[in-house]
Amino acid sequence: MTAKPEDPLSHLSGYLLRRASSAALAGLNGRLEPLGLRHADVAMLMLIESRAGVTQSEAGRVLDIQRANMVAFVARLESRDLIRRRQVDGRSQALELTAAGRMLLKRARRVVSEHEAALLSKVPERLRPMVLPVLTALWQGG
Amino acid sequence: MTAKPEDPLSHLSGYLLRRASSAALAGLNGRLEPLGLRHADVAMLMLIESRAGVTQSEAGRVLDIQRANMVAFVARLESRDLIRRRQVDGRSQALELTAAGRMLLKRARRVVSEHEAALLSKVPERLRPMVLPVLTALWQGG
DNA sequence: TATTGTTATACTCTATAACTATA
DNA sequence: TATAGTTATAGAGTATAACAATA
Repeated sequence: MTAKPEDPLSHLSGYLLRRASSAALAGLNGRLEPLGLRHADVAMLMLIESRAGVTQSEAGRVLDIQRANMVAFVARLESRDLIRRRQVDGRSQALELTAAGRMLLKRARRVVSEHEAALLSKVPERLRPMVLPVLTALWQGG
Repeated sequence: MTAKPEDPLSHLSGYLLRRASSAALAGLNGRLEPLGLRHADVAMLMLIESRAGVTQSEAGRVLDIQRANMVAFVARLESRDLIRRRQVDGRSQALELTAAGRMLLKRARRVVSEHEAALLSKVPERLRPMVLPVLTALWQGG
């Protein structure tokens, strides 16, 4: 017996994915606003931290951001003195966090943790251990 | 013992949600392309079908589309003769499917079903019954 | 030849403010 | 006074094509 939904979309996992994702994104962006960051900024900072010296193109591949769109993105973070570019060879730029970037990331990570906790708190306790496995499975190249 | 991920983001449900959602959306839009539809079009057609006579504003509230953005959206579907507007009172417009809309929706629904099956097929069988409950729980107003 | 960073550009989606006419 | 539809507009986010410099 499933409850009858108000709309014919609530039984579609794709629709639920989209709505849950956009709601979560909006929530996270709201929490990050005081820090002057957006969710993508934090993803980038976290990636650079865990892979110091990652290349601009590499980062784009991991985060699924087009090379062309990375330019303005990286430039913005650099202009705020959150990251720094170091020439690796004639064409590649290694990305690193600045001290200010590390400090801001520290605060951002707390915000992300709060956000994660808020997300998981919506899920009944018995389903909570399934959240990461389910989402990980759903995310697989298409 | 969790496996060590390549990036520090894969343990964040919010990040997984976003990536899974955008991958799924892209997949669905690809499947719908031969029909000349996008995912939002199908959502709208399905909603109108299940609530014949729904108002433009009501539909926007259900689908989380701004009133202002509904105008061009509805106009496009109407210009393709997929939906029809009927004046309810001096200001409200009831939306209904045309015969062509119903026929196209029939085909779209098959595509959506294939897409749903493809999505679920990625999830290990034992987790599959958790997909809708988990996603439904994660989607709750923010 | 393939890759990196870059510019330019365009398209989709989304958000806001303001107007009108109706309820 | 609140709501429905509308217009105009701006901002994200994303996608593609092309180019120069380098590997």
